[in-house]
Amino acid sequence: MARIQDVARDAGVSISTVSNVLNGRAERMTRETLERVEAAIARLGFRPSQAARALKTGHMPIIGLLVPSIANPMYGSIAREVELVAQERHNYRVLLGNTYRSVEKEASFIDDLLSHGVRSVIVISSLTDEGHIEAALKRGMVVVSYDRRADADAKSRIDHVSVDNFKAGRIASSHLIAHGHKRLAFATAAGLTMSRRAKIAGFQDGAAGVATEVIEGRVGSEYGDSELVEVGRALAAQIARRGRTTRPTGVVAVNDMLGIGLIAGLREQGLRVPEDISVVGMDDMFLAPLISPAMTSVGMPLADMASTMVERVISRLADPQIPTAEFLFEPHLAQRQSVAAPPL
Amino acid sequence: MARIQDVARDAGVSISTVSNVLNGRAERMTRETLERVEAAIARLGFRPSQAARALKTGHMPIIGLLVPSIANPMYGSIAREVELVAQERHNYRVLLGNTYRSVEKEASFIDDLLSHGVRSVIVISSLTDEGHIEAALKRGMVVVSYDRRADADAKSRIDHVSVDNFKAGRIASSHLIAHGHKRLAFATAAGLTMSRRAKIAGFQDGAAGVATEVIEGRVGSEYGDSELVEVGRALAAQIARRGRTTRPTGVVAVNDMLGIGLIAGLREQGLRVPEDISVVGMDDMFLAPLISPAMTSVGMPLADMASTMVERVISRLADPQIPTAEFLFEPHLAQRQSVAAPPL
DNA sequence: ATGAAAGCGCTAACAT
DNA sequence: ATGTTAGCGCTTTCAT
Repeated sequence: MARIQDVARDAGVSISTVSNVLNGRAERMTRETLERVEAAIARLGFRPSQAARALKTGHMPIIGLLVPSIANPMYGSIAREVELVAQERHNYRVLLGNTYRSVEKEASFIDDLLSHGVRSVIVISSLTDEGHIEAALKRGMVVVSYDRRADADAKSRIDHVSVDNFKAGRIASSHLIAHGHKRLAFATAAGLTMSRRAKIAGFQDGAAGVATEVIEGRVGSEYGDSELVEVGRALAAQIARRGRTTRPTGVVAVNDMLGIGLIAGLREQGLRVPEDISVVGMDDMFLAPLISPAMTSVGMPLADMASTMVERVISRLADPQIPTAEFLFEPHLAQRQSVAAPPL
Repeated sequence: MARIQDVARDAGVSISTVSNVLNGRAERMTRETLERVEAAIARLGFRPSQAARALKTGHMPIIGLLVPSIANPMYGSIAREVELVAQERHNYRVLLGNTYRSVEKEASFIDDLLSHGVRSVIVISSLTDEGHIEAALKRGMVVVSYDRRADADAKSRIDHVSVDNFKAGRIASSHLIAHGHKRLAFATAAGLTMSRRAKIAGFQDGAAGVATEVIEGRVGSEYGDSELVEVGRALAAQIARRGRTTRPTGVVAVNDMLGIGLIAGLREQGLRVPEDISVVGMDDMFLAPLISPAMTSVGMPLADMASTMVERVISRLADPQIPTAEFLFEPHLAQRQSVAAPPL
């Protein structure tokens, strides 16, 4: 691989001039020098060593991306948007880490980022214990958090990008109410994260004057590809077991994966969706319209959110002093076929 | 961040001794020295700078992973397995790149890897033009290719990890034949990749003596999350339009995403699966059992394959001279509800 | 068994 | 406008 020195020799200039070209300080030289250097770079196919750069500057053009599991299509979609923006708009690459919701994995990933000279990370996590995140901040990491609102850490230096989960919950339950439902349930997995709490609060707010309940499924210890789907299935069985007159007629799923399992499970139990039970998902993943019946879901502007996260990382990297911000996006309802009037 | 120098001072030894500890050369020192150094490392929370290491050694503990789009759950599942093995077994991290099936994106990703000191990449690509891959090899990259068999590049230094696509195709069509089908179709997206070609050949081999056809849908220019699903939908419409007596009674989808679209499309067109038309998918993604009807699909040992890819990367990094190999995995049939006897 | 020192490829003062 | 040079934090030969 050609080095900066080779370029300098080839162009007949000093290495600092080449370095100046690389770092956009073209004003410091004549047009002619610039052209000679650029020609030499192209001729030799020179790409500066990021390792050497990082050693010098303490900084690599890489963003860490921490997801619970990239096998979950929701996180896959986010990762795709993040990588696209990071790469095309800023020439940053993305280092991926699955955390399986383990604090140790998250902490170790952040440690590795630091040792690689990576100074920023987008965290998609539901962990409530954030000691390791705070530690990262202290060590100079730029942290942008997805879907976790600025609660306890309002005073810290984390930027937050989220959907308004309260509104999302309210949209879901109001939609069911508008169809005449009188007994609603919110289906979720065990372990209350901030976003789930907000969804439930919104759900209840939208369902005022009507019977509501929260049903919770236990998650297996392994974080598999379809863990949440299995939770939905289990919850469906639980619902089906109850009498026709006591079970909910409308169910809001904490997310689409769980909703998909719920719908599959309900059908397995001989209940029809939406004739017997209506289901509203949350996330509006690309899969929502593909299952049968196509699932009504509360979605969010994913591409905008991903883009905001990346831009925020880049901005704060450039100026660590900018005040912390919270970016709250509006959810919207994608109506499909999984909701109808309740059975008589 | 603590540097090696700080550790040396803290432990009262020289830098080289610390370095020897870091690089597993414990035999060179007394037990007592080793312990002092280890204690100092722990005390200071020292993590060696990978940038400095890379600058010196020309090598980073990172594997590049090139996928068409991480939003495709199939690639998400592979990425999860790859990252898991790379991290837990070898302490390697994964740098992710979406290629959207563009040669430029692939080439630019590999360029970036090189400039980062990353010397290995797992390529999941269907591109037939592999000039950029060859170029990478020449520049010292270790390349492991997923699902692309060693055809033209048999002489090159690429390791291949694939399913036996011919067998997969044959399993699918034989399964339909066994159910009494007499008119089969293979549904695929435009653009013949090696793996698709093999699947089709196997499909035809398994369907000897019966009418077969290959139907092809055009893919949009954008590589969206659900491109292949849309192709499946379009193909479904095309099939439904044809007369009951001429259209195929059994369809094999080139992959599950297309199969999911096919099933959704068929139902939209008023055709029942499997009563009117049977569908067999390929990949056996975790979604296959979740749609309705649960889709029969030809699967593969994904975790084994991912693990093999990572191990191969690590092995070849350690010894570039090991002969190129092709790892061929056996497909298997996952029977579900999307296949039945053809209508009378 | 341990240490000294050169140098990996850059960046950015600081000369000139 | 251009060049010289001191490191950035490691690894690794080569001494001792």
